[in-house]
Amino acid sequence: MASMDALSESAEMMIKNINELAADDKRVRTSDLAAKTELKPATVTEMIQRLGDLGLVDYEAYHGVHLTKQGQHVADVIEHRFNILERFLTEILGVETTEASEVACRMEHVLTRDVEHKLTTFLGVDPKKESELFCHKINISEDDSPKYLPLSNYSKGKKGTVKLIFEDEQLSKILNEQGIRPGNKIMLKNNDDNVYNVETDKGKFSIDRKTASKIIIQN
Amino acid sequence: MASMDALSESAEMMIKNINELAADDKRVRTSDLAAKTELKPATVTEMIQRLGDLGLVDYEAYHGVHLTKQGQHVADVIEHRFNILERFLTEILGVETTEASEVACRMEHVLTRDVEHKLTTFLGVDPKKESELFCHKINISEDDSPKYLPLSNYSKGKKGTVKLIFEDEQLSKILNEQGIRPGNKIMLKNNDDNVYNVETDKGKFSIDRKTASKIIIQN
DNA sequence: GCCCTAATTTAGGTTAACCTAAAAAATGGG
DNA sequence: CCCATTTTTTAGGTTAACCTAAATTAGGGC
Repeated sequence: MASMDALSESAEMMIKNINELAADDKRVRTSDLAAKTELKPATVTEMIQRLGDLGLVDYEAYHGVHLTKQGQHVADVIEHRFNILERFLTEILGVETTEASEVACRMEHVLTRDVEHKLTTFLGVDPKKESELFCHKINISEDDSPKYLPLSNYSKGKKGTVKLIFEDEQLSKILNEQGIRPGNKIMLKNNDDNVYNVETDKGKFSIDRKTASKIIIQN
Repeated sequence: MASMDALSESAEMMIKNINELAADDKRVRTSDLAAKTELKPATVTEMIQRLGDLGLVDYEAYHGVHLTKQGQHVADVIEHRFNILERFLTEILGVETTEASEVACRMEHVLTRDVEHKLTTFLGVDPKKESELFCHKINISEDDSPKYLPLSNYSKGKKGTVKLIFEDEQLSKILNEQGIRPGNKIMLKNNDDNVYNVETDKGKFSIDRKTASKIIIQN
């Protein structure tokens, strides 16, 4: 068994690309991999042979590859790491999509399981896709949950302290006037996918999801 | 000039280590670098020779290296990237220090300038020391800074997104039903001193000035 | 100032990750 | 079912990043 962490970035990228090209269990062709990775076919052959030796792909000369159970697991981990990194970069930091994609693609290979899990908790489940799982996801594992969460992933009815606000000065000023500023208490009364209803010492407000994701709350 | 982004992880690590061993402008010895990097002396020699060719270190055979201005700049960038990554991992995600250090050390080589800047902004200054400066410290790059205005000061004919509503329980419910809720698009068709005529995806409405002043719109 | 030891470099080897060019296998049209 | 074309592999080369072992240099003790 080749342990996840022993794989090179190149190897992980190859597995990722095999996974992305794999349509309904069909074997992936060398030429398609070469096109996607922008490597020469000969290089692809060499690499998938090595992945075969590691038991990560099932390689048959002249007939392409497909991922073994082990390889599929690696692919799934990489994909998840890419997704959360990309989400963090775009949703929280506001990096534009093209660059976020590129950076996430390089970062995905250096995460540990622990950092991956903590970042996932930090971001919460993508509300567009798993909206009803959303609130569920947040409260699990009391102990290793991070102390800080964006308001957009906070638990209904929970009270916390505003820790920092990531936005331009104008919005900060507005939020500030409403009692949403670092150091102040805030409570998320309830929310749906897009609207977050909060209460501070200045009153009640509704905030959109994107803004909520930039307000970091400490438990 | 060797551009930052062209450097390999190994090269960047070597520069980082040279910087960390450099005490008051003294040249750093090969053996000390070998000990710190856990590489063999011969490997260190080879690498610092290459860094010399790139103009990043001043290397003199048998007499150690020291960073050039260019190399020092690379070292400073790497150090800063490491520091903010480590802070993000420990302070925000709650990763324990040893692991945070290791992960930050691998991530520092794949950041872009933009991500570095945005993460720095995100973290702001050390919260223990300068908590109230948080909001002000935040500034996003010139061009992409959005404008926020209360609907009551918005421009006629302009379209924007509802960002925040200062709630008056009942009112918010009513506005909500009319499509005026955070995240939704809204257009101010026209107005006079007291009446604001807006259009949302639910239709057209008229709002009084006082209410309009509680609805914050983003361009 | 010379010699011995420790530090350093050179010489030469390996592996992964790339390449090109040539050989081999598959595939589809007639 | 055969051959031409395309696809894939093999063979052989390069570079960076490592290694070991041998040669070289520096520096301190006497």
